[in-house]
Amino acid sequence: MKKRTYNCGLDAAVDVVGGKWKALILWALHREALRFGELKRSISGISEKMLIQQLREMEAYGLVHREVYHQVPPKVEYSLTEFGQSLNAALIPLGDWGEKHMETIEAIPRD
Amino acid sequence: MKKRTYNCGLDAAVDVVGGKWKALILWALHREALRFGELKRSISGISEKMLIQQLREMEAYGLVHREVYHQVPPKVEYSLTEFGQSLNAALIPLGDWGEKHMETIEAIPRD
DNA sequence: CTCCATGCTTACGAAAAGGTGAGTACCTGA
DNA sequence: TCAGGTACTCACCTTTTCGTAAGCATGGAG
Repeated sequence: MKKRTYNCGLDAAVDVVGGKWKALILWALHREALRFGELKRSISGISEKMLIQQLREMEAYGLVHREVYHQVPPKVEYSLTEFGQSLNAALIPLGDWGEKHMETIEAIPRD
Repeated sequence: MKKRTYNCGLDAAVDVVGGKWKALILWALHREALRFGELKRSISGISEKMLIQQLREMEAYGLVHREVYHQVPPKVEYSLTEFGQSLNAALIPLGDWGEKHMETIEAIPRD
C-alpha cells in the first residue's frame, strides 16, 4: 500500500484506531485477556471475519499479543501489549467525551 | 441512515472523529477561524468536495460554526464551537500518543 | 464412525467512503 | 465584454470497508 505520511500525531492515531471495530476491541481487552470466542461474544454484532481482520492488524501494529495454546479444542488468547495499553490510556479522555455527549451524538443521524 | 447505538463513549467519539479528514480539519481550526480557501490550502491533499462534505457534517454535529459574509467575492469563515473545542481538548492525549509513536505507526504498512 | 467445539479462512457482493473534473453564480476591475 | 476570484455543486467512477455464508482441521466424546 501507499506509504502514509501524517501531518500531525492526531492524524496517525485516528488512522490506527479508526474503523468500526478497533476501539471496541481495545476496550474489551482493557480489563483482561480474552480468547477469540469470548471476544466475539463480548462485542455484539461483530462477525468472525471482521474480528480476525482487526485483531491481525492490531497485532501487526504491536497493540495486541496473541497467545496460542496447543489444545483440542484450540484456545487462543488475546491481550493488550504495553503499547496497546498506552493507546488505551490516551483514548480515555475521548471515551469520556463520547460518554458525556452521547445523546447529542446519537440524536444527529447522518443522511 | 440507521440509528446507531453505541456500546461505549469511545465508540461514539470515534464515529464522530472518524474518516480521513475530520481530525485534520478540527486541528486546523484549533488555532483560529479560517475561510474555505484557507482551510483548503492548509490541509494538503484534500479536495473541495471532501472539505465541504466534512464541514457540513461537522456543522450538523454542532462542532463547527459557519459564518457567511455577504461580499463579493464571497467570504465564509469556519470556526470551532465550544463543543468542537471540547472535542479537540479530548483529542490532545491521542494526538500526543500519535506524535510519540509516529515512527512505529508509519513503519507498519497495511496490506 | 459421526458429531461437536474452537479458531480460523475464503469467496462473493453490497455499501460506504473517497477522488476527479467540470460547471455555476456573483460582482469587480481592466 | 471578458477574465478572475470565491465558494460551492454535481455527475461519475474507483477504492476501501463491511457483511454473509460456507468450508476446513483437530481430536475427544458418544
